[in-house]
Amino acid sequence: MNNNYELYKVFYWAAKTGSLTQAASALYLTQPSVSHAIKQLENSFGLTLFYRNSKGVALTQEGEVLYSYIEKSQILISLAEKQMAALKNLDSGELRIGGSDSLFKHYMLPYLETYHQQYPAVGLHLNHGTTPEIIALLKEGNIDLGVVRMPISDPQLEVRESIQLQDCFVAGSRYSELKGMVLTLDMLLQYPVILFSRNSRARMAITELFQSYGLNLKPEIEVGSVDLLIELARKGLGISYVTREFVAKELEEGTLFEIQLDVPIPPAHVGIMIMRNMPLSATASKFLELIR
Amino acid sequence: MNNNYELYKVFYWAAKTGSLTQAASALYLTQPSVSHAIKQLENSFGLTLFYRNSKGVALTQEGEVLYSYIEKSQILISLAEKQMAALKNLDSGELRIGGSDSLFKHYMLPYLETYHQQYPAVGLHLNHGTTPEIIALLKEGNIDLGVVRMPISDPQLEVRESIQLQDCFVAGSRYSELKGMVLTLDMLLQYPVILFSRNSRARMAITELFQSYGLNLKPEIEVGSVDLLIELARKGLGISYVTREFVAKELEEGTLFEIQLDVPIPPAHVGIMIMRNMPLSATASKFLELIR
DNA sequence: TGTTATTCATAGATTTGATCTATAGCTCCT
DNA sequence: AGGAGCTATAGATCAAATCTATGAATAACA
Repeated sequence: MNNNYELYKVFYWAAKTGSLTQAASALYLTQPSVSHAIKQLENSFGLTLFYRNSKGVALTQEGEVLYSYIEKSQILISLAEKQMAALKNLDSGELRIGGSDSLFKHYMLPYLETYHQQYPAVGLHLNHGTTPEIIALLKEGNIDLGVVRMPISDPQLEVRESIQLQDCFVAGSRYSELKGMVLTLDMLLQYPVILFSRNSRARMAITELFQSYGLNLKPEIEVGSVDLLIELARKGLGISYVTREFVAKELEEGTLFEIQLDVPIPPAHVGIMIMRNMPLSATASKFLELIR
Repeated sequence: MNNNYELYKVFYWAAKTGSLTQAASALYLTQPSVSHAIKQLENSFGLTLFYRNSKGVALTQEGEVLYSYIEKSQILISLAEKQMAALKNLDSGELRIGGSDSLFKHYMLPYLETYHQQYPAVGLHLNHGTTPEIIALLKEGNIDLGVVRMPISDPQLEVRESIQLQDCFVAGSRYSELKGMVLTLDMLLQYPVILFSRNSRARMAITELFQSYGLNLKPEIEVGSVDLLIELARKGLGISYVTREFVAKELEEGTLFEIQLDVPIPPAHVGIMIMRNMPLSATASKFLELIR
């Protein structure tokens, strides 16, 4: 027995409506087609599934048994189809994003809000971790896309460059004597510096910059959150190295001011990573559209 | 979305084996066929169901969702197919027989025993009732076949004549003076007669016979079971009207003897009734084969 | 009690679309 | 670099699903 499963669909409708004619119209077929399909099923089993009479058809004992299975099966299929349609319309599904550092809070948040407002039924899963962790999650298929600082060069990944970020040193009123001054890196090192934790991309970048001038940047304080970085600078515990865009509010208020340096700090770019040659989930591709 | 359900079978195997090639061989198809089928499904949903790589395929998020439904659905179908095969082989199912009078015990029993021995998994349902009750059960589809005394003439029924039964009057030793004598119906009426209950076919038949000779047969005792009919005759409470084949043992032992009459009692036939133009269940048709 | 309408079954023609073969492209492994 | 696995694509083929037309049986109705 190796039936075409299409026959079960016909059987289901014939049994459900009690009429081959009605089943035919439900399936957009002609009645002889349905008649033939039922006969095929019956022959394949060597059993009679319906009693036929001039009012329609009725299940036999054996037909009832078959129906008890097929009904459930067909209902599952129709649920599956509804679910697929929901996934397609983003009335369902989930979007899994990996983000390193504080990009979530300071860069992604508005997009996430818009997205969630537009597709409230899509579950948002935010995984935060270091850049290598995010890459690993992506490769294992645990997230749909990653948002990290460039540069990333991995042949398996496709990276789309997003906005540009400018890191800078900021201080609070405790160091207001530096306002307006242009410092050398050397001079900066006279002050207590507050940096983000060792494994962050930003930290590595600035350390390298100092090294390229033969200087060794050693933080007085080391923290694991951008919020703390800002807070400590405001309290005057030192000069924090932060992303300018993330302290826009404080700079405007004047609770923090940017330290001018005599050398430029190269800008950083945010990159959106997805797996190369892998299809995007419907949720993720809609999100990328939104970002662009 | 109006998919050919056959595609789900292909999807199921592709997901289950993680390989289009293996799915193809499981389904006795070629790999391009499977590839094409999956693509059709994906297009119909507007979603990607599989990640393809050189090792095979893996379900996407959306594919996983679909699989969670389709797997159950396919398992139900394969159970259904197994069940149908079982019904066909009589490894399952039920046989529902309606019988009037005592035909079950005295006529059907050996067949039922053989049938049950041969197909122990088939459930036997025996419904006993009067002839009209049996006919009603048959027409309502509550039994597969009925076993009653002929004649039956109902255009909806197909009646197969089975063995012939000869009714007769029997008595026990209390009336041994009648042994060897040939009685007229008139003479018989001098003795107390024991008959089966009013609504039985046998009772009607013998009453009519007497009436055709202008005689009125009125029983001294009326009982509802053939066993009682026999037992009462043996105890000498009267002359019982019974089916000769059902008292074969007693006649041979000599505990009962048959009363000779000067007029013949027309033989009765057992009829096997089934619904005309209705398919027989597998269980019932096997049983009819056995009886013939 | 004809008559009509509705049911399912059957026969044969048609055409769709599933399946095949052949081949290309890709990735991993030796 | 070459081979062996995998999937994708293109185009041809052909089986089988579907259709139209019709028949036969039954129920409903006038």
